[in-house]
Amino acid sequence: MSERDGRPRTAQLQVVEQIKSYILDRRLRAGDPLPTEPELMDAIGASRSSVREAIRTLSALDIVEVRHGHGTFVGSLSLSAMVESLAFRSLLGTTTDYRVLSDVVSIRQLMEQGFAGMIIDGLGSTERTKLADLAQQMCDLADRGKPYVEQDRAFHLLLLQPIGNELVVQLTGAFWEVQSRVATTLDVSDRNWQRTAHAHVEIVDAAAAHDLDRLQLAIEEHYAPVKEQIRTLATLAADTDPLPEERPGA
Amino acid sequence: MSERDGRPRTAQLQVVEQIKSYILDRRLRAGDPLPTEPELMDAIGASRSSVREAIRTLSALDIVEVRHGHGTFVGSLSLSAMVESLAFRSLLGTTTDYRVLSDVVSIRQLMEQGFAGMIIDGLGSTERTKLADLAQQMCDLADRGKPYVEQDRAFHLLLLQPIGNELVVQLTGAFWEVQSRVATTLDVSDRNWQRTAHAHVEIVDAAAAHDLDRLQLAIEEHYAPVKEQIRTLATLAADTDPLPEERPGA
DNA sequence: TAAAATTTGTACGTATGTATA
DNA sequence: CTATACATACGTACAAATTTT
Repeated sequence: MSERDGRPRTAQLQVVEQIKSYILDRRLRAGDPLPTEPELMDAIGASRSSVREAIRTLSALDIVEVRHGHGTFVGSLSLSAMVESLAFRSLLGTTTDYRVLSDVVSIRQLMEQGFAGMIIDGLGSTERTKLADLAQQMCDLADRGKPYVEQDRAFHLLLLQPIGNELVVQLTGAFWEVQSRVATTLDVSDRNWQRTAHAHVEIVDAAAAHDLDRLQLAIEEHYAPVKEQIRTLATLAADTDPLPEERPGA
Repeated sequence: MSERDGRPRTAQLQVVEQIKSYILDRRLRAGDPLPTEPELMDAIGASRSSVREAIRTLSALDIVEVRHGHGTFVGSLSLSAMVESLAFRSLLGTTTDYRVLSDVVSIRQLMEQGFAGMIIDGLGSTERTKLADLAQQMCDLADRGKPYVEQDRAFHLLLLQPIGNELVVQLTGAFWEVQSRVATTLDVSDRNWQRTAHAHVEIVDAAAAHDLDRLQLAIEEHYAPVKEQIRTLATLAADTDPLPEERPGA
């Protein structure tokens, strides 16, 4: 009763696929309840171990969400899995640490600059007010020497929201989290927070002025301090940690 | 013997974190072997079920890789988790299907256009030859009415390889796979394959000519057929499947 | 070729912690 | 506060796959 289609050789993958199909066939949405473990065991015909391990797999991908003592539900399908994977990767390796961080920042800048035109087009008065408010908060906090992590995250997400590309927003959120997490682990305390904070103001002003070139410059100016800092950290680490870099050239 | 540090309340997360720490502390690289399950049970002090479920979680994130009858190893830390998550998300929902697909294509185009300058700078004679060869193969296959999936994937990865941003390459590969997988599921058979195939030739020529504007135009032309097709599919589905779209406005 | 050892995969049973009614 | 339903955790036994003898 288990060797139906030969595609997935292992029972684990079979159960994973069957749970996926269960969700797809009934067009369940995020938050909808799934059958209990005994019910799944019965419906699929697998043991509890297999069902639980399959649920673990799906849980790691945020396809399902398990609430202790309550039940299993369809997950929010976020990019949390990518965050975990990237954050872990950036902690591995030696000088590679800053490679991931640098790559993440580059892509963030690229997305914002690339969508600058759509940001200008989609900027309504409501968003402009909120963005300006957040930028002002960041400036105030920076002047008092305090961090402004949440405002920064909210700012960039709100900036990209109106362009209508949900994936870009989620990618930015994911990259922001990777950057934030790795930075705190490496004890990256930014000294030129004020410069970055004021860059946000310029971004809003440039977007409000419908000035594409000015907006792209403002975005570049925003990411300049971080990139510079990563560069100095990398060279610093290269000096104190003289590892033989692999040279692919013959 | 289990209420040491209160941070992760559940044993699962504890075991996950401990296995992560094991890899990080010993600076293991991809492919390096991990202790066997009994050894991990002993070292961590958890039952086999807990260890196995934790390994399942890490396996889903490609942080570890399990080979039946052989052992557990450090994974390649790819973005396969994001692929799974995005592919599944695109299969959920009704009209949202094409949203994910459309978003993915937009980001792919954005990355290639945004890095066009670095593509030109980093294009060596070796890459140029290989890219031209792949483009020619695609044209030949397209003329004979055959698909050219692998050549297309190799082309775009090779195109972005020299810019030195590993994350961009992996993201492109992941998005390519999502696009490919969802497209085949939706039976998206592209009729203007020839047009797309020849667009690759133009991309190589433009890059070889060090012409930035021309390259960006070539990239736009490359993605135009796919975007157009997605648009027609979406409108087609909207006609046959008149679902009431949720309107967040009051 | 084949058998044995190692390692992961599957299954079942039981007890415990947790959330909801 | 009690009861119920559910997920969590542990332990053991056996099956399947891989490598080595």
